[in-house]
Amino acid sequence: MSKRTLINDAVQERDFFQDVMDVVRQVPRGRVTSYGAIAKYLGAPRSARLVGWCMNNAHVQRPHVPAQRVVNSIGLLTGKHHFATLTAMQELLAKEGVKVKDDQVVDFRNKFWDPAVELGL
DNA sequence: TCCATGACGAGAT
DNA sequence: GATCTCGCCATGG
Repeated sequence: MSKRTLINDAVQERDFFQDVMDVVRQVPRGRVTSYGAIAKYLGAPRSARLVGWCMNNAHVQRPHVPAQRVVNSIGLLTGKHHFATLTAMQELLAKEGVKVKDDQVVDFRNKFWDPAVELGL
């Protein structure tokens, strides 16, 4: 982090970072969402990449953030390299009832959870 | 300041 | 579908 930390920056009325964490925490077990969906829900449809950047700090958040439920737009577990082990993300999902094959969520479109729809926009 | 990089996405071919 | 390219925003050298 730098002097202008995102986590404690109170300048913004509601941190984009905190918003991301909140949305991710609301993803129900057995469901997954995408970086782009979160970005869109927060009013920054072109900032999916920023959401991914925020996730770099997800693992140190309290309470815990279920980062394993966030994948890219086609259901690929692109963030698994940031977990303790390469299989941690997949195992966590499997434990919640989300099957993963070749780093890809099985039946992704059916398990997709869109905050803009589920939480209302 | 400029440039490369990154848990991304959408559109074009 | 598979690839490529470009736009996105923040960070670090």
